[in-house]
Amino acid sequence: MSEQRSKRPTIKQLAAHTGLSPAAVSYALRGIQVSRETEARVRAAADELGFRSDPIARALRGGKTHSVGMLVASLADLYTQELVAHVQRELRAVDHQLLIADSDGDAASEIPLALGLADRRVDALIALPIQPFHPGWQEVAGLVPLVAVGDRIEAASTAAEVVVANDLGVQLMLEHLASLGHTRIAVLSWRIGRAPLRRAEEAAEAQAERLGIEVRLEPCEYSFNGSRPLARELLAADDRPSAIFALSDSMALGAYAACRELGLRIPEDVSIAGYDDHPVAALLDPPLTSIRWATERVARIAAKLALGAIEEVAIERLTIVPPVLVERRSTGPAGVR
Amino acid sequence: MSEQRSKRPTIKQLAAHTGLSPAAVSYALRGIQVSRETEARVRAAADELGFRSDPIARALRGGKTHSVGMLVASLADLYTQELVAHVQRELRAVDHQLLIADSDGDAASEIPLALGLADRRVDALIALPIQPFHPGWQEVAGLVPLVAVGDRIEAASTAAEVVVANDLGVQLMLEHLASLGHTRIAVLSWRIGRAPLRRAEEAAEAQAERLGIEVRLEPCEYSFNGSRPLARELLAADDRPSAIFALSDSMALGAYAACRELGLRIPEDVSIAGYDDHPVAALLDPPLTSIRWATERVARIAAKLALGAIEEVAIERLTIVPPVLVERRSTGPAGVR
DNA sequence: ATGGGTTACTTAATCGATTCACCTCCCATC
DNA sequence: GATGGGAGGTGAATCGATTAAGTAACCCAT
Repeated sequence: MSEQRSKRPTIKQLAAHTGLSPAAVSYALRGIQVSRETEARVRAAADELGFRSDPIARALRGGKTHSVGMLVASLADLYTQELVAHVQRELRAVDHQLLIADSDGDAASEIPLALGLADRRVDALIALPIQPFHPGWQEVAGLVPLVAVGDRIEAASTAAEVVVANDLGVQLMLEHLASLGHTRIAVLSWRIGRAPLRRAEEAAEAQAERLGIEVRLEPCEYSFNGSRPLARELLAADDRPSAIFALSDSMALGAYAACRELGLRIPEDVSIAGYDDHPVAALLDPPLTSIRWATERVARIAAKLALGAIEEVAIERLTIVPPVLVERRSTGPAGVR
Repeated sequence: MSEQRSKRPTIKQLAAHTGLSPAAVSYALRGIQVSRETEARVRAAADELGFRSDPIARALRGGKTHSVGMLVASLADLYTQELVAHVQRELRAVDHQLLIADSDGDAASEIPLALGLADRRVDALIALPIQPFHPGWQEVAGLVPLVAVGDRIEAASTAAEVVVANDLGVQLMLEHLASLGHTRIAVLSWRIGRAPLRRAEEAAEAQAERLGIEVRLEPCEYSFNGSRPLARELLAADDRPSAIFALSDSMALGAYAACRELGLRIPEDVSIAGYDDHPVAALLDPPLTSIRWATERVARIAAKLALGAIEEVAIERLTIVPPVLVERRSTGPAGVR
């Protein structure tokens, strides 16, 4: 508590130590406009004193901060965690810091949080938007190179987008369930503040009509703990659905837990399907049928795009990731009731 | 690309707009040393122009940055992800930003990363150290209020510590396994760069001696993907252990996957035990026996302690969390070979 | 009317690094 | 021997906010 002030040497002290001006030191550290011996001398002094350039001061002046922001919708969600972990790994390799903001499902706080990250001078921002159509993204994109992941951000000139074709993913799963004879399906979605999730809801409704099945959208908190009570309620009702399609593996886990509690067998009594194909999906009892969209690859792509935007090299503006159905044993024929 | 400069109003522009000096505006925004009407006028102007105080400038001057750093050992690990998610949630409630650094198991990069977070002027730092005994923590603690989670940090005046009694956790599990008749146990630990994990290894060795059983420590990458090949190798060997105790549920998942691949039944052919009791542990096939230490509560405590240290209120310096054994069906009697 | 004490400001320095505009050598060139 | 030019610097402004120190204006008491 007593010794809380930075004893770190500044560029000025380096200057005094080497008998140069601060400007010269600054140049020397970056190896421009100085003689070889001066550069060597400064480098040596910097090492000796343990000098480290202050990122805050550099940021204020307008330079790079070597940090990337990430805006997510729920850190409590498994696939988001995966994404974050892999992005972090890419950034670490090039010595960049990760700043995280989590809207925690609150659509209204999404843009302010993104602006907050921009205020902190992140060099680029990776966003998994809940409200991809919000005009605020325009402002964000004007402040910082923006890489959108998941849904397509409209009304904003993003630096790049990695779009997961979630409409296709939803279609694949609903077709799968319909082919098993399911006609009443509950879709665990996520709708706090009226923001439809990843366009997936629209796709679900469209497919319901096309396939002639009944699909009920159930707003839910985006996590294990959020979906369990809801799933329990759905499954305890008289008109319980024959299948639950959770738009994230995390929510599917909650449904599993609810089934355990109610003594329902999967898939004999009820089919459960997930989305994202998290590594644990294959290890559950029974293994979870899910939609895979290569989370890790997407994370890597997003990170590379962000870094590319920072370096101002040419990058792919639009990457489309097609999801695939991974059929396991949590889905089966609809039971006769 | 064209419109990348901040069009955000500064305090100076607010001053011009209100006919005051920048200093007066600064005071007014914090409601000190100004008349009521001036304050109201400045507030109105700030709203009108959409003014937001620049955290970078504030940080440089020496004020609070409203950000908290978090140093973790592996974001790929499930319990770390849980911890991060819950810390983030606490911080979000009080409008603080989370900066994450991940040593990714590299003990040597731990201190530099912590210093890097300090450089970025985080108001406090929450660390899950791999090398709690490293003298570098002293320097870190001198720069920023430090909250240590997991193991006790020595040689550093931390602001607070949340110590999980991992020696007890290891003891509980090894006693459990020994009572089931297991005498050859592989412990999946983590040792990149010779840093013992969470003191747990020492505890494991001590207990092995006490219980008269054979415990082999197996260094491993701290994740699902890291433990799978190792577990596979161990289980395919002639002298395969009768039980695998993974020092994290993530690694236990890898062992599950290895068992699937080799056609081994759990727990008939081999017992698997985890650590951390992640929510998915109960949903696996079979449900995983693990050690619970209330991850969520620990995260909340750590966040509160960090915020308390920032506010400079009195906080609990030492919180000890006792882990408990959660016995499920992944562990059973040692088979006769 | 003078002085002491507030109140409500303003001025200027500061945080640490970067960068523009100069400045001064020294050497080569015509 | 003047001119030009580049190499290798220096000085000062700058980024945006905070704060110590200073200064008017005003009230009240003597």
